[in-house]
Amino acid sequence: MYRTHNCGELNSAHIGKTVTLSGWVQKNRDKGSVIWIDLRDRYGITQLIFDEARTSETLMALAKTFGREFVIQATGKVIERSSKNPYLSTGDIELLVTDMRCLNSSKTPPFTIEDETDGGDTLRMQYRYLDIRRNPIKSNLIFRHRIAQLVRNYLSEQNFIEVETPVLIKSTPEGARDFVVPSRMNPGQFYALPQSPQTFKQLLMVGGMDRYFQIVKCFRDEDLRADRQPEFTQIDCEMAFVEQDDILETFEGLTRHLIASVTGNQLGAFPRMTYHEAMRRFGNDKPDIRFGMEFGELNEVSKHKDFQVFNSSELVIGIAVPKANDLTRKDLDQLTDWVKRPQIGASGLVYVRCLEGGSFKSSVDKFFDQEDLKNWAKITGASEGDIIFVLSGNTDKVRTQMSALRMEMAERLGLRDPKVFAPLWVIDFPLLEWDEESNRYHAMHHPFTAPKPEQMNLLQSNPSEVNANAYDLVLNGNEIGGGSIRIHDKATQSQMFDLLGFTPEEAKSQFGFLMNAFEFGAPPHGGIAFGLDRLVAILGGQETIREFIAFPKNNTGRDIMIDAPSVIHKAQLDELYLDLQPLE
RNA sequence: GGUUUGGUAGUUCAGUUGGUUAGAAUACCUGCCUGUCACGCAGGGGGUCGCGGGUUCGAGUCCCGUCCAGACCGCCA
Repeated sequence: MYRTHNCGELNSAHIGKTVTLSGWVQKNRDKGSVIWIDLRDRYGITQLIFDEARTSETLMALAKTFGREFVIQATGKVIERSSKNPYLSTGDIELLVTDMRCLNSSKTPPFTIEDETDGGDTLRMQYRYLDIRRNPIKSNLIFRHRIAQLVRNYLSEQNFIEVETPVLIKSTPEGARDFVVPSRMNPGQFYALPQSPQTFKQLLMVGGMDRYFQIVKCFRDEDLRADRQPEFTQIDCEMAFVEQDDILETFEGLTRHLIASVTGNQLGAFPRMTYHEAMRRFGNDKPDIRFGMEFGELNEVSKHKDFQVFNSSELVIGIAVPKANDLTRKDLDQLTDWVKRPQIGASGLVYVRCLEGGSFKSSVDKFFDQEDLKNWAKITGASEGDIIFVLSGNTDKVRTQMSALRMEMAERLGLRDPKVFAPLWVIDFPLLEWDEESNRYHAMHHPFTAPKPEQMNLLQSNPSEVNANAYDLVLNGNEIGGGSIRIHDKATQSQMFDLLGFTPEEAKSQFGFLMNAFEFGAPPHGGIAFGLDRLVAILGGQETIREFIAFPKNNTGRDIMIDAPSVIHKAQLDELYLDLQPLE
């Protein structure tokens, strides 16, 4: 038997007992005639003691040979410590070892296996199995397990059934790029890995499954970010015989349950905001509402003077940054440079200091008097000690730019408290958006999203005005879930494909199976999908989803531990009837 | 595809206007140490300054190219 107990459970109640522990050497403190070894496993750390008075010479000698991360097994008697460690759950006791063996030695690890490691990201990824021994990663993975378990239990109790859908499916041109898999048995043909189980879950509704969910891997071959991986996990859900409100209430319940389980806080009803309102007030379809700094539109009160920058702009927006008047001129110059970077792309930044006593000092004093600036303050809600930042330009661009500035200022002022959870439904997304590049409409959500029934008549005449019963659940400025009420009749689905530029033949060859199914009594249905990685990271109060994924990929999509992707042998290529062009 | 930051000891980093033998901390090795738990003390080993080219009497430092890594923009129905 390798162990009778784990390294986290022994305490003064066990004093006098003989136990066996197995684990990794965290630390070997050799004081000559006394040696302490900290033994670590998943559950904690227990101190082993060897001393000349009570331990055999051979055991003392063996103990001296154990370095960091050796795997050892030790049997001994639990004794009370003469100097206790209050920072350790096992700090009242130690194990006086009577028998011990080395189960496996270890090279010196390339970074320290401690909470605050000295290892850089690359090194930690390359030796991820060592990184997982560290408490932060270990507890993140356990936290993720807990969230997944809560989701499964909650949805199961709500009568949802978890159904697995295929991973080898068909490539479609809509949306993100597919990862493709060549088929040996069907030469020249390819499977695609699913970007989501979308059509399958709809077919499950046609199949009468009524309430479905699945915690499922999805794949998108697009460039990565800190919060984006090429393979990621969704909590994918679909319900039949529901309207939008049914879905929002069901999954608001789930989210409230998760937040309550994690924080103990019972949140009230989640606020709802239309897409257009979110864009107008925050310049963003996933606004962080933990703090204010809402947009004030200043067109009316800024376009009557000689300031051509504003006069020639489609939209002038101001935000009041609270208690920001201690920013120096240098800070403001740096911020101006910041918004002028190509990533943001603003052409300049106007600021107004709201001084004590109700006067104003601005970078455009030449053009605007105190009465003008007072109006700006009124509209943006600025009070004394605040700074108003003003950007102007093309409506869409200036909203995006101001949103970036708003988030940056919130970050700098510490207003993005990871312990505060502020969920928000963004609803009534447009059905379509015009894509300049391909010169056609794209589905804003996906091609299976139903237009609002009362706007069906606009679908031909003015498609870009049509909204959908499509919704995103936003948490602290992150989209954690999104979904819609789906089309469930063939005619509407055909019309939709037509609008998206599919010929009837293309629509039939790519989605004929779905439209066929719609002819056999498809029920009204809709659903939602949550990004589990992101959800877990936010609930865990962190930014980077990689910290919550056991074996993540780096920002070029590589797994640097196993060194994938990799080239394959010619024989494998031949078997798949693949012939590669030489690389440039 | 683009913007930007970085690459120096096992690791994390410092290295000034180009100037002698490239440093610190930590880790590692050896010795000493009976209450440590970030143990302590003494000593030691450890470098293709990412790679290639250029400027210069002289390059870790300047220039060009390239590779790798991080963040962001595009992209992500």
